[in-house]
Amino acid sequence: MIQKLLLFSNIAVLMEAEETKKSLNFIEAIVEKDLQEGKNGGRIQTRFPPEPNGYLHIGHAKAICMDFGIAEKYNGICNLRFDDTNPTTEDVEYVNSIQEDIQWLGFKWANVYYASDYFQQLWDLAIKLIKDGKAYIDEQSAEEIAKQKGNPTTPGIESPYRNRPIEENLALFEKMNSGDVKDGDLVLRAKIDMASSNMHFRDPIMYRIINNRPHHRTGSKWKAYPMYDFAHGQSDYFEGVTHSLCTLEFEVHRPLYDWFIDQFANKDYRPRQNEFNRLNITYTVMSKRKMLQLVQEKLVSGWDDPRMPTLCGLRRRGYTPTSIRNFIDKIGYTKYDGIIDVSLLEHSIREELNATATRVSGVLNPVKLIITNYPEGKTEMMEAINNPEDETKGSREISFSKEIWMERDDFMENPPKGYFRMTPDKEVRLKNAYIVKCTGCKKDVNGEIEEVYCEYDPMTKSGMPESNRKVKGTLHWVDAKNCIDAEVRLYDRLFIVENPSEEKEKDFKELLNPDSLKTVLNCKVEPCLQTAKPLENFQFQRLGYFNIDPDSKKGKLIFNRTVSLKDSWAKEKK
RNA sequence: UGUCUCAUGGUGUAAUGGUAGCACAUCAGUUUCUGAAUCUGCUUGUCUAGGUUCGAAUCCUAGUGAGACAACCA
Repeated sequence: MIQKLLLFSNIAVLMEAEETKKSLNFIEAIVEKDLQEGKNGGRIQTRFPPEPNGYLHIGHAKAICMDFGIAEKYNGICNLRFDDTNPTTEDVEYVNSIQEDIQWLGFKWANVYYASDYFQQLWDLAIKLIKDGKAYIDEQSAEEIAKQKGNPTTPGIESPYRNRPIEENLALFEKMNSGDVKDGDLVLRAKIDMASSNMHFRDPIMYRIINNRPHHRTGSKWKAYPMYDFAHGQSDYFEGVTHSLCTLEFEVHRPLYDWFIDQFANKDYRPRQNEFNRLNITYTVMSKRKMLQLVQEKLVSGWDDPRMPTLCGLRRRGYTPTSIRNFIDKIGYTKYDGIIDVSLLEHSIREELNATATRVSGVLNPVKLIITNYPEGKTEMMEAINNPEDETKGSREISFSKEIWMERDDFMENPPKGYFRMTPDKEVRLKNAYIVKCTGCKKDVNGEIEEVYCEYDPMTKSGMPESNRKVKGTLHWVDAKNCIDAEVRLYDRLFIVENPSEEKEKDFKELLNPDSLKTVLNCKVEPCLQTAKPLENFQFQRLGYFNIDPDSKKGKLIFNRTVSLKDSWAKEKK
């Protein structure tokens, strides 16, 4: 018994040592320190707070992994909270897609909350601030207020309405919510410091009027809506959030976050905001505004266009939840705002699919290969291993006959140095079949190759001793008599420059890659793909990883290329 | 000419005063019935100048560079 206990404690120690081997990111370090100091009674609570006004992208995935990851790691909880304080752009469509995407990534929230559920509490707090002489109604135009704000290097000037009597402020605040006042005519501002070096302290707006569109949850009950700065920290407080984690651009908001909470909070509990770097990836954009433009101007097919960095786009492209989470895990969290090479993302999906994807044959740009000495009408079944990285996946049979489709690029009459595919008088191996020797080709009047000819060596069938002969090239193929047509969509980077957001003088849309989508029709693929399910991943041998696009219908297969295989030959040619 | 934040190979990230390590990318080789994967190896880095210290990527000072902030967006 004692020995058993000792063993267990040793294991615990070892496990701890194992765990501490992987260094903590700075947020985890903060959390552990808070835990050691017994802050908030050792309770850990985070939240993921999207505004339901767009689709989640891979940048959100980074925040999601942080928010949910911290809760999971430290036995806390993470809630999903919709920051729905601005009805003009928000919609239930987004509420739903956001929940779907989080679940797809594999995270579970403790509760779903809405900032709109706190509208009454926030309203009451605003009234308290007015009564304390710390908030007032301004009736100047947005332009006037902006002008008075000054700029980061010159102080602002005070509003003429700043010292309005409390009773008048209370009456006008009520009026803001009556529906009788036009948008923009009245705002509630906090009375702080128009000369503050932090622009957010120059009497920030707490409430504004939005009449034009009912709220997707509260309907037309409210006309005056709280601003982010007045809603976010309080919502965190109401919910009992201990660590309010967000991205770096909110750093300058933190003093205001604390200031509002100071106005009413008791001293024994306090949510703390900490900021980490947001995700940027080369050759794409990570701004909701820009993505929305691409969608609205139909420069992409929608939020789920496989070229988009949205989670629904990546999913459709063939990315898996684990590949995205592994990617996020690799890039880490710091306060340095850099840009991640997209090749790391590509590596994450290749790494996974290499281990899991079934190998099949697909010929994208087919040309007929005729094995002249192969008996007419004969068909042989060949064994094809489903995944050489995973024996448990077994094998399947594929048919082989006199006429097969091969890749047009795999034949050259006058090849460059280093080419070891099909070329006259040279031998190549047909994957899972025979070694063949090219004997020539037939061209049409324009010199286009119509057919390629070869002779097979019957002794070299895969598995036979003779087949071990050293042959440099191995080609994929499909049986012309037994294959199906498919459409294949090849994707390239969406933009032609590494960082489209950095180009100041050019509109980012001018930097779109005109060749980001190539649709290839009449590709030939193995018949077994007929029964493949939407989003199922495959490796087309020698070409890359592909999945079934959800637009596929029976009889009309559509594949997306998730990512190509690495290709050192293509590199060498350059 | 303000406030805040940041600075480690090409990119990202570790080292928490004590041997600058890892991943991706690159290149070379190995292996291969996928020009993939595997395996091995190479190259490349602490922004600058001072200071503290036996010892500094790490602490201090100054400089340089970068980012965020001037929405009735979040």
